Amino acid sequence: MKRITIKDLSKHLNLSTSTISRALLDEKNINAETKQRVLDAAKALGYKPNATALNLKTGKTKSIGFVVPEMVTPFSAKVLKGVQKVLYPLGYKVIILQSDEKPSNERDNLMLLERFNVDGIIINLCHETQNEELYKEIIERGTPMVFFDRIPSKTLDVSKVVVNDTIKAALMVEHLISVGCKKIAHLMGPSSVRNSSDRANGYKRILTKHNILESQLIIKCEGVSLEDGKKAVEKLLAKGVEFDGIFAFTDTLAIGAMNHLLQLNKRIPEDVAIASFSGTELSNYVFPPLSSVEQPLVKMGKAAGKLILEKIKDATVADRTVVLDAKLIYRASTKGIVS
Amino acid sequence: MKRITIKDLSKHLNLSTSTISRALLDEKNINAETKQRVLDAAKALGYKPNATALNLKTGKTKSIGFVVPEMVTPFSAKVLKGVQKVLYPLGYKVIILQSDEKPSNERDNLMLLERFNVDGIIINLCHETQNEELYKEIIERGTPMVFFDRIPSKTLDVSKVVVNDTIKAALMVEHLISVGCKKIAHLMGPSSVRNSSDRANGYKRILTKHNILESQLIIKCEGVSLEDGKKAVEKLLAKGVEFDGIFAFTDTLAIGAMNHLLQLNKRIPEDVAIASFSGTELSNYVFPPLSSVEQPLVKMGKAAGKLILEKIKDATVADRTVVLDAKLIYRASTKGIVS
DNA sequence: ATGAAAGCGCTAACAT
DNA sequence: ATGTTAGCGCTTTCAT
Repeated sequence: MKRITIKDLSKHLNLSTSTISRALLDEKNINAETKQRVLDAAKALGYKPNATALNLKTGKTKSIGFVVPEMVTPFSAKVLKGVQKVLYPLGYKVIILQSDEKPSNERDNLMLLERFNVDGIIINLCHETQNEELYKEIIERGTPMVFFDRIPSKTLDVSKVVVNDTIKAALMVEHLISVGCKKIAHLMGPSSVRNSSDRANGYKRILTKHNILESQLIIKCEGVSLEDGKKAVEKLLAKGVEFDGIFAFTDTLAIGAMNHLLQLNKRIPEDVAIASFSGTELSNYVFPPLSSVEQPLVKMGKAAGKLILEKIKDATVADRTVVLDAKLIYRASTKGIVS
Repeated sequence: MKRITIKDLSKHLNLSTSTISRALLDEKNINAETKQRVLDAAKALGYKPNATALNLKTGKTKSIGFVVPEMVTPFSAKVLKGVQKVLYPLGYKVIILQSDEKPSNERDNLMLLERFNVDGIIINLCHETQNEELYKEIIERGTPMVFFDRIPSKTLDVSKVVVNDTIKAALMVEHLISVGCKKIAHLMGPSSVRNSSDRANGYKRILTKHNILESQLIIKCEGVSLEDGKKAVEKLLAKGVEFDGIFAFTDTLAIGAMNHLLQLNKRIPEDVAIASFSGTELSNYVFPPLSSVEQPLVKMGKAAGKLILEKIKDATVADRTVVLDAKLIYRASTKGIVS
């Protein structure tokens, strides 16, 4: 069951290992016939190249790390698909690690990847992360990083892929207004996540424009779980804030809010219309299906993959920010409630 | 930005590379003081071992492949958590690949992993997979495999982790009966998946026992998507089959069915009680929350991780089957509808 | 307790 | 067009 190496082939064919090697990859400097003989023998004996050996030579592992805060929602999975689409054809492996929204896990994951010698790291941050110092160190030590979705604060200049959050949030809130909502609450994401304020700003801009912004309509959530969405609704109710529409930072928050409202016998969208920001299947998994700003997640992954390849090829290329365009999808949760 | 190697350390300290190596790992055959000096220098210069080099020596890559049919539901993510819990502390990397329910992708993924020289493969099959021959070849070529959830047919003897499907399915159907259901439909999984018939058998056993089994109550689904669940309900309705309960092969099928029923203004659970087989968050994401047989997914991953470690350590150990116990969780979708 | 040297599988100068 | 050799970073005999 021992693995066949080029040495075995060389013995078998009475050729030097370098000839074997050349036959296996060189186009020229190799006799066509010899090449064929080698190829045939390789197939016959079941030769498989040993990636490890090559790695040792090149100093590259041909693998990149993919770190995500969670894998419970399909968000990361979709981005991953894009990443793989770009990297697999080039022979890269993708090592996936999840941080469970814990900055300490994120730290461990990054250090693990550095130990593994990955050629690059693509990462979506935990909220509440405080590892900016570490990112900087890793990049300085020579492992390129690309960020997507949740990116580090402005002070750290890096390559990243994001979506035009503010404007799309604004458009979705406009939609809520267009279907008849007068009092739109916003379930705002954790303040530790950059997107939170971007999306909140889009929301505020529109409500201000229509002169219906009230500070108590905005609920800051601690996380983005269903539970957080439920809690937000409870807070609104406890404060006696009236609302006929909800714009949520993520689909999970929206779903948590919606399920709680359904529990209280509210009708969606008749009593409360709900819209969110997302891009995953989840908005279709619930009833009624959620209107949402769909982020082009697969594209996001592809963009991240390309950015990291750039960096791997030439560590000195300037950092770039790719801004992708999100799409508004209207579903039953906001359907024509105009009275 | 060049990486520090033991050679650098050896030069720096005027010691041979072998002494450095020993200091870094040997317990004995090394002067305590020398050892300390090496360790200090390693830290000071920022030495990180190069895993690749070691791999080349040992022939092991210290990485295992994890192949799943999909990552849209949190199913795989939870199992993965268990796998990582077992493997990370031992320094193993986990390379995750998804097959998108396409046997041809599954093939590609497996061949990719073989090329990557992974030390072992943990896999959950696609439905409709026809790659049994390939599994056999891979195992014979020396890469151990462990299967979980969707396992190969009886003819291929392998190490695997499963759940006591039949008995738990039976118990869940008993529950449906106990809350008042008289006509329980079964959304059966694709026949290409072993579990399908196991769970269906549990269902049949109970309906037979209560003498309420009717063949037209069983709908064979082509896949396990929401859409498949919806189609199944449509079929039942089209055939004019009356039903007041549904037992679904997976939570996705159940959710697809439920959403469609809600669309038709049916009340859950009053008109139709619904239960499923699962183990993911999804059953809690919907409204009303779904009663379901919760598989111990993290445990499943841990078991798979342990099995693969066994195989890696000693390729000749006998194949084992680990059967885990699933738990019945009753939620609102089946709550007390007894009239 | 330490050093010298071989070797893991492969590629790429450098011969020939 | 083919062969020889060195070397990637590390561990591990085998000497000393």
